[in-house]
Amino acid sequence: MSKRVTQRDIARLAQVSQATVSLVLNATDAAAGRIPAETRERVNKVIRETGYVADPVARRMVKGLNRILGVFTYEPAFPSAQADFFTPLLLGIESAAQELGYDLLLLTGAGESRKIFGDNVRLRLADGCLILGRRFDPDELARLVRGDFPFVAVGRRDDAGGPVPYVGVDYVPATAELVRRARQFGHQRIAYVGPDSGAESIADRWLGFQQAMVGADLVATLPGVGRPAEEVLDTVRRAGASCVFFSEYADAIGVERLARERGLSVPGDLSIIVLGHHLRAEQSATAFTSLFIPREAMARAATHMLVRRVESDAPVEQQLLPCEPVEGETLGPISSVNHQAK
Amino acid sequence: MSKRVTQRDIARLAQVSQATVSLVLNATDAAAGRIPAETRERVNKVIRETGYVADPVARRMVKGLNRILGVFTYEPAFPSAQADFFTPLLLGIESAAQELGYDLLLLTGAGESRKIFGDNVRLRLADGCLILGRRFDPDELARLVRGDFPFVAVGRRDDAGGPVPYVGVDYVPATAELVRRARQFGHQRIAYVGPDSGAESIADRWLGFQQAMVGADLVATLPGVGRPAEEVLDTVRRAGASCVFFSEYADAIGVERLARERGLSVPGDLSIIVLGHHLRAEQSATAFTSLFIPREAMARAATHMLVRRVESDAPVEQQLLPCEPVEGETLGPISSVNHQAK
DNA sequence: GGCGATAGGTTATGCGTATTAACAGTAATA
DNA sequence: TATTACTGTTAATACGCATAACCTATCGCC
Repeated sequence: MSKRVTQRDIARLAQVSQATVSLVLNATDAAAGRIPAETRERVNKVIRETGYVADPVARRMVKGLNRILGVFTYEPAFPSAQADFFTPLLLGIESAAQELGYDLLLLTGAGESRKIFGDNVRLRLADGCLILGRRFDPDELARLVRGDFPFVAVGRRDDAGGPVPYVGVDYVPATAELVRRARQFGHQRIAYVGPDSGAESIADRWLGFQQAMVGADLVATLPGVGRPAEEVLDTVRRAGASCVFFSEYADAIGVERLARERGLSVPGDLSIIVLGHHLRAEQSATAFTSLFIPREAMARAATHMLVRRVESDAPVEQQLLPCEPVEGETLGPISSVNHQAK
Repeated sequence: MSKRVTQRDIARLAQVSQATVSLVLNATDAAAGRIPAETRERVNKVIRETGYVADPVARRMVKGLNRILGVFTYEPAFPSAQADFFTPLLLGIESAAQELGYDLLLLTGAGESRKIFGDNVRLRLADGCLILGRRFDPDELARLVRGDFPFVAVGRRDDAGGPVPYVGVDYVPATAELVRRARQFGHQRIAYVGPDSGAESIADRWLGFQQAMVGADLVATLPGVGRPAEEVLDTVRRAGASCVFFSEYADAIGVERLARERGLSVPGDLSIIVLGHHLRAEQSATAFTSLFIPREAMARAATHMLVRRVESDAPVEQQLLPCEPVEGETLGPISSVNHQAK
């Protein structure tokens, strides 16, 4: 734990004052003329020899900025169960941060419960922060909104005592578009598997679904995720649905496999549409009709927005990225054979 | 950018001095008795009302420590091409850091070339740092060794002007063990595909391989990775090898598939052993005989070692984790039929 | 020679916190 | 009554850096 080299040490070695060392280091074009080349070289020589680097902490004390972005995740970021969700986000954040010259402070949420405001809030070491996660603590969000600490949520968030700055994905029209396509294929009796509330992204899907269902028959809804495939398929078939929307990819995989096992044709007898992908799931060979969620682009945009807020104190922005349907092979017309059989 | 709440503000509101506020906050058992409950409550009330949190930067100025660990990667950490390599490491680091109450500072290497010592070295914001990556810059490593900044390398590293603290994997005996098993199955003519030098982890595999090959015939070596499967298979067969060691999983996959296409039996005609897994590869259905590399455990151990060094100025440690062979299904005796045919 | 201007620095100060030495005030003791 | 001991609080200081304010020669110019 030998002491670090400081500007004072450099100053002593170069026979100048600490202030001069600082001036040499921060040689902006304006102040550059102040220090003659000879002195500057002498100081720089000592700096090179000692390998001195300015302590960013002290720097921050003075300047107020650090070129560090905090990344707060409400769930651990790396465990493989979440990998499909977080990895593209982190990838986008990392690359954008690198472009912009920022480092990332990953907040581990030290201890059991992940909270932004704890005893040891090291968050403020960063100039601003990105918040990721499925579920947000509403109280903390409100507190952030109230406070003056720049942050941007990745994913749309409802107001929390004020508008929340975010970059999200516009699920509503994207989901509605998928419903429209289904109906163009003649589907009239449609089922929905997945929660209809909770996180905004989930609620938005449900909202878009409902909007476009006007005039069609919602014959069954199975809230929640992770239900047994048998239960889902039985319920859906009994209700006479020809098309099912799944909010979670993992659920769709199981039901699709079971359907095929039972001799049903997908999409001949049953069309399947997938709206999201959170849980790590076995890879299915089937290309589901679904949504392409631009997670990486979302994270990149959020990072840029945060930097805008940090650097120029920009006002709260809210940005929604469009979300393209993925054609896939699980949506099609009801096959006439089975249609008649029925 | 409204001004932050500081201890001075708290002090003013609570009618005490800034020092008192600090004492209340850092109420160690010793100093706790000094402040009577009545005053303490008054201060705490104001703190609660204002939502004050101590500025970690200023705190660090005084204490010198931050409870932050830097993570430096020589390559971007998240791009999916590297995901198989970095993700388990980051997972281990994150969980260990969380247990120990540290946050992580991900150094993006701002700019083009990733260097530890640049103009804007924000590394020192951390109390210490973990270094990941396939290839290390030897000069920088030597500089780190010489310096006083605590760091631990993930993966064994050769001395760089002094012993490098690391947690690595003991490839030498593990690789040797695999060779031994191959020879027990009667393999005498063996080939090696992959580099024999470069990163320590690669060199170690080669070393363990050579050690255990004494008395056997090394009939072919193909340095490098990413060669066409045809070239590899042809060379190996022409040399009359009955067993091939691959240093890279991705290479083995291609050759194994080609071998089967050509009607060869694996392991009947050719045994295949895989020593490492760096590149992202298509998943193969084949369970290769290989090594289980405890990447997550390695990262966890490295994190703990770093914290030891940070907190108690512990001496340089070097730790090698054992590495277990994975049975797999690509190593077996030479099938007598083909053996005779040949 | 007296004046201001300029080059080439230096001193002083503050950022927000932790910590220690010091200082009043009161109670206990001699 | 004078001294000591303790209690509760504060002023002072340091951490490393950036920067504003301030010196001191030296030079140019009338």
